[in-house]
Amino acid sequence: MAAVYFSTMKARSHHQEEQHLTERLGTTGLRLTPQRQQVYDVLIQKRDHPTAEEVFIRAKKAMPEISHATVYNCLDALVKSGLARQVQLERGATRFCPNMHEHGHFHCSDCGMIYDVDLPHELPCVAVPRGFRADGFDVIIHGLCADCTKKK
Amino acid sequence: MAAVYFSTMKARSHHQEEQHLTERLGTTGLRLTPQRQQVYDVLIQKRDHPTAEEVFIRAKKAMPEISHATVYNCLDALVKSGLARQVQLERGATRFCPNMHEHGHFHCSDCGMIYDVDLPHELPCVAVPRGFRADGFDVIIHGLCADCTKKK
DNA sequence: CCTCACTTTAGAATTATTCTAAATCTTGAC
DNA sequence: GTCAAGATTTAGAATAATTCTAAAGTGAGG
Repeated sequence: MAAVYFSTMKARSHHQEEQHLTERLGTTGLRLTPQRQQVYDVLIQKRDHPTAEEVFIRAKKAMPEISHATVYNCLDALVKSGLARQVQLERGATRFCPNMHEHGHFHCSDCGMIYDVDLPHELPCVAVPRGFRADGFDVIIHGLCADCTKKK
Repeated sequence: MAAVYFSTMKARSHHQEEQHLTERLGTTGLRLTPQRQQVYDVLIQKRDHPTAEEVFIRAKKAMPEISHATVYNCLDALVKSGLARQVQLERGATRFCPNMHEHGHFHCSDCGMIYDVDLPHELPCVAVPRGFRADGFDVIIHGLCADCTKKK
């Protein structure tokens, strides 16, 4: 299975991406800084739903002075601006996902791997109580991935 | 809106509930202990999706000697035995829900309140990759509850 | 080139969870 | 009944995840 990636984003040139980031951050009154760019690049380069800690480690390779708090700040900025999503799977660290297409997450309870999964195009309307306003949703599927199913 | 409660469970007598707990725990090789009973009672008595810390505080009222670690242990035991579910909403503490009917969670981004919501009876089949085995799923809807929508 | 608001930084602080080792309880074998 | 084995609880220490703080850095607009 292939994860569902945001192909138009991959195809974007560096300049285009920079413009995209500036624009999206701008809507929230935030600036594009080298650190935010770096954190975003980390998310784009390896879409394995890393934790903040993992993003920190990867970002440090290219930007050794970056601090822990900055990574959290940058991730928050990206999430607020609609450039990334948080994924909560179980107790433990929050994970981050730069795929902003509508999709769910499959979590293998054995190996812990996370896969993006397509959701049906026609999602049935969930009856949200009267007066409530729904802004978005998350779907998490628990189970075993192909490898772990075989091993059992 | 009313939360979707497990009405048959409410109607269960004390004896029946005890038997139910013993049986369910038994399937996982676990015993029903006074602490596990107490933790379960806390979940049943106020179904507001408390964190482990909140369960601890409430359980202490009836059982002052209960320890933090025990509450975590008991909650894990209940989850493993299918008597409660974990709910992960955002960064921060895991929450617990004794409603084992199929349902989703609505999370108000303003006041933080959590509501159980019905899911459509006919859920569309999510295309899980070939060879994967799905065991269960979580649906979380983000938005504003009626009160917070009005205030805006 | 000054100012103001936004950012970053290191490290401390807080929160959430897990671990540890000793004490206690339960159960099944005798 | 009595004992050993295994399960459970406990307090407190340890670890992990996240947020806070105060000082220093940065950059656009006047």
